[in-house]
Amino acid sequence: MVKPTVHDIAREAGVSLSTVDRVLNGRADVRPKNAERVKAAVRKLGYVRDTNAANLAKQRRYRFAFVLPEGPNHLVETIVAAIHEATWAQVADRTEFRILSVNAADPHAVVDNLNALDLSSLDGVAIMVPETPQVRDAIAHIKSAGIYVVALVSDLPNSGCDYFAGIDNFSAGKTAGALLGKFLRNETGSILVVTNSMVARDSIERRFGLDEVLSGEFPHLKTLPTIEFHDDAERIRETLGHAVRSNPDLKAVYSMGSGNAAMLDALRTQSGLSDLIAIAHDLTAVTRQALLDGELDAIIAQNVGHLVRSAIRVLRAKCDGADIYEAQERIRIEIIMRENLY
Amino acid sequence: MVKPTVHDIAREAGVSLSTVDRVLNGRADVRPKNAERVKAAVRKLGYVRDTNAANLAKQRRYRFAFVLPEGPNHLVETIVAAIHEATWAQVADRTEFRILSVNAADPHAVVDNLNALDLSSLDGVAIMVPETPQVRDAIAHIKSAGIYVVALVSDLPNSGCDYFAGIDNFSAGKTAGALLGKFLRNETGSILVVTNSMVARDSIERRFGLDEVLSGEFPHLKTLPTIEFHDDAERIRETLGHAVRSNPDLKAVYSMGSGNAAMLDALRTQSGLSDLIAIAHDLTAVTRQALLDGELDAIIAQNVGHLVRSAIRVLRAKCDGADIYEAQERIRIEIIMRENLY
DNA sequence: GTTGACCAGACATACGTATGTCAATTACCG
DNA sequence: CGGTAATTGACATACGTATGTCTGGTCAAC
Repeated sequence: MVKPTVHDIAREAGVSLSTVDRVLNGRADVRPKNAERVKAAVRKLGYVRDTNAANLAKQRRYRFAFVLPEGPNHLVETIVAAIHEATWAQVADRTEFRILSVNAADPHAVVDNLNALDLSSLDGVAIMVPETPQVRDAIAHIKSAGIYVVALVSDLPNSGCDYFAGIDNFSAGKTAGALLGKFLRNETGSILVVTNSMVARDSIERRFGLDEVLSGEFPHLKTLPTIEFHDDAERIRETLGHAVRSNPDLKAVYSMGSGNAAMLDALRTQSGLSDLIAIAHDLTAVTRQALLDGELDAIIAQNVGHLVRSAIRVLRAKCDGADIYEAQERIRIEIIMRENLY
Repeated sequence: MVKPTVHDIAREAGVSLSTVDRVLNGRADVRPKNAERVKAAVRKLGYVRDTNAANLAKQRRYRFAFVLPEGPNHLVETIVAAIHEATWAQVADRTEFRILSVNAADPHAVVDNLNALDLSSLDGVAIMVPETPQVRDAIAHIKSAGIYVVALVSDLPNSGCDYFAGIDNFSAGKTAGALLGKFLRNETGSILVVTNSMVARDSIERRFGLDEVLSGEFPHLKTLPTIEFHDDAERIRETLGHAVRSNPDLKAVYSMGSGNAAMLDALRTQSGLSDLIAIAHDLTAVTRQALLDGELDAIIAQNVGHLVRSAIRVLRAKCDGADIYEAQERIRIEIIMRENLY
């Protein structure tokens, strides 16, 4: 009934502890016949290695780095906060972190930073930058050093990452579309879509998802072309004003990502916009307050704390060669309103 | 830079390992002066006990029991599945579970089962039953044996539990109300509220939350009295039909908890109800399918996998006398539509 | 000055695994 | 058959913590 140990395996297989160890850890110099007996014993007794004891013996340390975009970004700030929050819980688990800020807008700077990582002192990296050919190469280099890589928030589908921790942005866009459609059922009108930049793949995917749902299920609603405002508060205010004037049937605004603050600011200072439906992405200090103030009707978010913890767990599992507990790691697309705000 | 161990503490404090141990584990026979020196050293070096090593040395086993309502209940079934799933995961190492099914509708049966627990072979219990005076007493008895108790799904606020793992049902009701209000903005009409039973405090709290939001923010919507149908599919079908006929302005149905299947069945077989807004609680096989089929517009749910893992982590933390990682343990009120279904 | 209570320290052993050394056995080749 | 290489076993030590035993010291009360 008790958990079998390597000793039990050795006894059952009729070999020595050393041989069991050699088999279990894939070392050389074991006769196939004995290896098979050991494996049979493992199966028969249902042995599972005690990772904690193993880590203790090995003096295992998990050394991870987070590579995040620098600059003022509310989402990144909440991610950093989540990392720091996880730190104290993880020291006890022999895990340590490094946070690296890179100028995500400059591919060369990103690559320089990635290449400057001291690979010999790292076991895994979580990366949140847009995918470019240079980034792909840098990741290939990191991986060739035997370091595990997970993409964070925004997927790097062509870079051979070991995992993607984040939401499916296409579905997130669809969710926004469905919400808008249901909020505006029985109404016709148009929807303004804004974002900071459409080069980030998140925004592109969200826009696709939005359009698919709206055109498919809510054809009475029309989406206007995406307005990009590149960190320029003045521009969004101006553009928003213009859009309102030229679209008297405007019913809703959908902010697809970074730049929520500027959008909210514009909404607030323009008159006659207060009865627009407004949906934004990401739960940050700014959007939270807007939700409480009734300026936003709903937020589409991913749970950043969960995201960070998940990335850490996945990196550890990869290092241990262990399975990933999918159900636990799935990052959900959350719909947050004032009433279920946490 | 490396993690300090008890040896470092002993050296720093100028005492022996034994004394450090006596202080750390709250044993007697330590002069206050020395105890203080040890504590100072702990603070200075930032020592945190390596729980894994400690558990190894102690041969620690965590023995937990789940007390769940018996009978056909989709939510409970998903909880049981989540417990079994957790068994294979990291959260559950050195942990063994017992699942106890009780007839939650019969307070005496519940208490008999609680009293029949072998307290000497238990470290913690997670309980999901309605609170009655008898249950309160039984829990007091369990706690007096030094066993930790967490309330699951439905709070037991007067029973001195160590923790409540679940959502705030008042807020869940408010969330449903807000969703209904926004789905039906610019419309007047009435909303049908159904549940299996209003004795469960969940339903009562949800109803309060619903009413508060609707009457406060959406006064154009009227809620009808709650219909209870006590596991009687025939009854709900009949009552629903009657409600529809006598309320021609019916716009939505809100199912507050168990009994979703019967409600959906009734919705399906009655004619002319297909354009009602329908919101239900709990993501189960039944509600999931209804969401996919478009019969439900949204589901208010708690992540059952998270709920179970959280209860386990909290029980373990209590047993270890460790802190609870609040941000991780908060169970969120999820809004699930077809597009963000997982 | 002896007794006993209290307090401290030294030391050993254990948990399950990893990893090393070294000698002993076995298999294979010619 | 001998010789060599491949394989194996026995044993020791370690990781950080828990826990026991045994010895020795201090201090107050008798």
